[in-house]
Amino acid sequence: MANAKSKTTAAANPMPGKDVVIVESPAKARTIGRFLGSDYDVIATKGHMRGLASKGMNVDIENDFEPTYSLERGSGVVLTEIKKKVRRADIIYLATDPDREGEAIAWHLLEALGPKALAGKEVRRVVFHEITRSAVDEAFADHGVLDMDLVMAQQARRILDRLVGYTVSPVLWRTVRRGLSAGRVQSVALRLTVDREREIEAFNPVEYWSVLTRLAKSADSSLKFRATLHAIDGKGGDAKSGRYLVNNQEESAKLVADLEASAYQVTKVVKRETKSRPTAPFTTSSLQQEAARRLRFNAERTMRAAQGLYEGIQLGSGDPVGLITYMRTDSTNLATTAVAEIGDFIKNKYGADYFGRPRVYRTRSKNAQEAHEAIRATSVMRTPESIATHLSSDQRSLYDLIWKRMVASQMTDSVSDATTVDIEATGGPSGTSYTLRATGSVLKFQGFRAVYVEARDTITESDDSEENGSDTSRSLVPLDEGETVNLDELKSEQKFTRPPARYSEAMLIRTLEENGIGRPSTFAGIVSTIERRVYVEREGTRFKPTMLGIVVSDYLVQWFPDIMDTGFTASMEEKLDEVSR
DNA sequence: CAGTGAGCGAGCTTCCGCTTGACTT
Repeated sequence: MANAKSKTTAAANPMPGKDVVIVESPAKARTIGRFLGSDYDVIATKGHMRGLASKGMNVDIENDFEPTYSLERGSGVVLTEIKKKVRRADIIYLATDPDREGEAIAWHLLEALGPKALAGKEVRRVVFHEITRSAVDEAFADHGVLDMDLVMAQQARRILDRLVGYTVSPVLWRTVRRGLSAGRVQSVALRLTVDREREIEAFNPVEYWSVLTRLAKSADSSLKFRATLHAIDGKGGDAKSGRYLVNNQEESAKLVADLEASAYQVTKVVKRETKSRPTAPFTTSSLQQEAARRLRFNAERTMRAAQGLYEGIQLGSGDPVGLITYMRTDSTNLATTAVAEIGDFIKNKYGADYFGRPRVYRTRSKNAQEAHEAIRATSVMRTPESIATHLSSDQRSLYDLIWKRMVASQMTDSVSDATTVDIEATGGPSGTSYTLRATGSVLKFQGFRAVYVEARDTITESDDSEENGSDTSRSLVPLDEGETVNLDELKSEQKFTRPPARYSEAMLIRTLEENGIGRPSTFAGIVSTIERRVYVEREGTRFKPTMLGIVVSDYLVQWFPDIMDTGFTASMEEKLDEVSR
């Protein structure tokens, strides 16, 4: 549609030129440019073009916190380019991202252009949340003006961060060591690792004995299955894990003596159908977490590979093709056109049973601004296999994840039969009765599991897997209520409860995001900041605070408790929302 | 007279969030 739009104003301009469209990223400029056709010059600002210079505070505290902005290094050439194009345009379309920073980027550009360059020009704000032809056409048809309340909110955020960072950091130079830093985001991240370390130090391991049995059917002793202790004399153990924990060797010895002399009978068999849902398409943070779990990529490596896929890959002849949507996003939404395409693909490739109706996902992160789509493949038809040869090995692995997660997110639930069997053990020397429990699960219908299942966190490192045993599909031998079974093997081992795990990079990012701290564009950077300051160091894949980190965190908690609170950013965001209404 | 050293002042470090290249580590 936009292509066909005639330009009625062009005739009045002595130097007829193209109208100018401003976006943030060059890759986006290329795509939008294709949609809009040759009547438009689409130019990228490459992020913020103006800001607070890093040298000096540049905020006048005496004078209503007036900021002093200057042109960013490298933005001079971009500004010259834009000026040149604007001179010959009638209309300037501000198509920066539809969020607080995007609004500010557009406003700063107008400020940098100045009234002379803008004289006689019409300025239109256009917003789209996805880069599809229809979304762009609609945005251009329904234009508005800059939202100055949003710009004010962005400036408040920016000024607050400057004041906090540039006031508190020098305190650290004087009291701890020169060159140190503190800030609304990095200092909370540091504190999380320090608090966790304290929990670990304060942790008292508690002894327990794990009881694991193997039983066999009386009717056929080759049919064996495992069961764990569930209750003693009808009194249950931990409600969540369904296990009863024995506290000491004495209890364990009594239990072993009893169980070895007991008779076993199946008392209850409960079978029920369970369904599970696919996970939402990727956001920046969930992509970083999953790439860490499955590919062992750190956040930086993930973002580098994603950037390449986004910017475009040469697939045979012709222009490079952007293979994924924007990789810095907090949204789990998929464009309607994409969902339709994915649905057709699923029906064709896997069958109608695998596609129900379009699924919509809610973002779970606080302060999500949802300026973009979720991270998805730009076309489901470009399967990972079909383009593999054009990609680097990192890009290939990451694209595979993104494509599969996107497809799976629109597939039907998986269905399993879950069986829970209780076995009563009685007749031991102490006269106690024990309940053992065996569980099994059989996958009846794969649904989304045919394509992709999210990896699980390895919270504890290498417990023997039969103990962790919540496999998605582990069958149980057929058992009937009332039948007798025999003890085949009995194991009781001394164990100790474990302290909470240190943060991995992905866990830290997830925790920050859950608290609304940091943004998709900064998650990877936050981690490298606290590492560069040597506030934390890696122990394996986990972060351990250094002495310096602990000293700094404790000092800041003592003297700047507000800033060190995870709720600080949340309350800042609330107030910024009031500014932007 | 030349070399030494006390004392003083100036300059430097730093934030968060948006985005890509630019090159010298």
